[in-house]
Amino acid sequence: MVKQRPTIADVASRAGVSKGSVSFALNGRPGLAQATVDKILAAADELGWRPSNRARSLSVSKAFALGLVITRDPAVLSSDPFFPAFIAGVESVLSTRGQALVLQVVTAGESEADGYRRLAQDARVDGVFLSDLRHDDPRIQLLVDLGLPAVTLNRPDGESPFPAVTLDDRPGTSAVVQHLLELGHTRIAHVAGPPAFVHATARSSAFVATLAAAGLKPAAVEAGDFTAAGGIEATRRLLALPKRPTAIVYANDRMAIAGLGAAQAAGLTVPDDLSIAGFDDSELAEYVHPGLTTVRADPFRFGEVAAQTLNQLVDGATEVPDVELPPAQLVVRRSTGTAPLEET
Amino acid sequence: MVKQRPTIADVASRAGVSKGSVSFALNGRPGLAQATVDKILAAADELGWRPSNRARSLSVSKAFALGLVITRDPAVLSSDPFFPAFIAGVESVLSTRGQALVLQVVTAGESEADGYRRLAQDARVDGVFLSDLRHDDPRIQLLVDLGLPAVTLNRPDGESPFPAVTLDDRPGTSAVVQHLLELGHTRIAHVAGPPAFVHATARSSAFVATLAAAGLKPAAVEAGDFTAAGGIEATRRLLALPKRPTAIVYANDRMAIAGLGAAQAAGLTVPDDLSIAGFDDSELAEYVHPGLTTVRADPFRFGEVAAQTLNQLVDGATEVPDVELPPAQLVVRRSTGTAPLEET
DNA sequence: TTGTAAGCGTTATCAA
DNA sequence: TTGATAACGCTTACAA
Repeated sequence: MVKQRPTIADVASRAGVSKGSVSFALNGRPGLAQATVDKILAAADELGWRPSNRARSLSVSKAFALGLVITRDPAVLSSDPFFPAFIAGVESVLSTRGQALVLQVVTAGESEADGYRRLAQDARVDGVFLSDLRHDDPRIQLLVDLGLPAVTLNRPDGESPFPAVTLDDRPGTSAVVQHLLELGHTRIAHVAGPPAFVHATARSSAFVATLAAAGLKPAAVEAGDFTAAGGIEATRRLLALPKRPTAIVYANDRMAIAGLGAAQAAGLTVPDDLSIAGFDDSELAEYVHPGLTTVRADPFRFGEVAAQTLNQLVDGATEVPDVELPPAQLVVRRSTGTAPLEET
Repeated sequence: MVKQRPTIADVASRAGVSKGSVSFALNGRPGLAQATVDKILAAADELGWRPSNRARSLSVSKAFALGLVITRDPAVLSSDPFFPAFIAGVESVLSTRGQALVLQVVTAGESEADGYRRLAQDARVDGVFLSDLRHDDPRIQLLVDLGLPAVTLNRPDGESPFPAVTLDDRPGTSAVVQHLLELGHTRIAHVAGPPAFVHATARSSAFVATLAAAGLKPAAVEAGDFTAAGGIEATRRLLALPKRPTAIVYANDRMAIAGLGAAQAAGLTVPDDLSIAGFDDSELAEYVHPGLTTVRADPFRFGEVAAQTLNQLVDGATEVPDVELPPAQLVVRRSTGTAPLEET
């Protein structure tokens, strides 16, 4: 009753050739008469033959899958606008090659390294994406030791044998600061991401540098953690400063939206009393009130390019070049406005 | 240079036994002398042997992986608070069993069915999660045809051979409505999800039923699509009604937060002029201003239970019971307040 | 140009 | 209680 799926042997016998020839024909390898190739392909088609990943995997020692490890920590995982779109981009490449994406979510009490180790020990994937890069990221050496090909999302600061797909966060951050400067702000504060992250410090240093270029100093730089809760905390501290900033630049939208709420809860009007800007252009940015001025990248494209780059490595390319993606673009909405008049 | 991973044959020769015995010992099967079992286990340990998923897969015709198909449609994927937590819950079960989670994101131009078909044809998984159930969901028959075990998230309305893990949306919705009734509201509107979804209609019918039990009719029921953009649209229509509702119940938080923004943009004060409630208790719900009254479920637990249930099926259990999860709980915040006085 | 056979690392069947 | 040996479905030398 259960229809067994046809194997290469079935195709062979139907086409009246050997298994070896079928394999050659199916993989489009030279050295077979065109007539027999046609015959084999026809037979395979009539039988509805599909290659067995399992058998191929065992035979050629490949998994035909790529891996992504993310932590279960809500700070990284929950409602982050990056991963869903990134994953969709990755899949758009994988689905055309018959590859699968294996997601490894690191649960409480484990380190992210455990996730990569599991993936490597189980030989579940042929390569992995290295996201949320840290300074002196220990995972790079780990992956080298595990012999697992990888592509890093953004460029690590230490030595790395892996190709990097990068999206420079600095122009976007600069554009936001520039925009605020043009609105007349001079007391601008920043709520940064955790300094362990490469992209967090890239944004905060660009923030500082852009102000410096205009001859200004930051009103303050608060450490956030990319979560809404952290955004609230940081915002409260900023609003309690003796000389309250007139504008706050957040390292992501979640903190910015939370900050917006905190400012409003404190009785401030945005942008009249305080301008607020985010980073990511997440879905809600456009729809909160007032709409959030932010910076928009293309995480789907990021996923596509990262998958293509990783696949070059997996396919055996020895020199895979880094790829630089176009920087994020400023999106001006209503949460930023002209600086309030100084009450002296 | 490259250290080959030890195989079962290596363990066998080191322990001085046959491959067959090693396999028995490693799988803890009866019929071996305790002494040899110990000897084999010791040898395996010294060699650092790990089972090869690939070989096992081919041999026993199992993938040791479960699959989840989600659409790339931003409406479902982006910034949905459910999936990340759900996936984390799933992983917490899979990681203890050496299973992997294969994510299949359906890209533009494909149907979700294509995703399941790919998973089945490539024999990538032993079972799948069926999420976002629709009325008369065609995927159920598809999975039956594909011979792919599944567990449905919530109970389908048609015939289904698969176990269901359910979380009744009605008590949560009723609690919200009840809360608003107690605050004196009588003109309460609803922004629903797409009627094709089982959970969307469960929520809207619970909304209507709870009002009816209090002798009231809905002020209006608008069709939303679970996205922020859709939430804005629906809210604008509601606010333009001749008799504006004094409270709006949204079928999820994203629409509610967008609706909050729309109301504020229209010059209304929440909750003085309008009460707003969501569904999900997403991260931002607590931090927008005013904090969003909503309803909280436990998607992590949902994932855990769904994975356990699916695994029973995968392990060959013939009668797997449905599991009912505790309903979502009302979380009262500042976005709901006493009904405004009627201006007659 | 094609067929044969070995191998990938397990599990499972049968003798011994 | 154990050891051979044959699958599983494919790739790939090596022969013919």
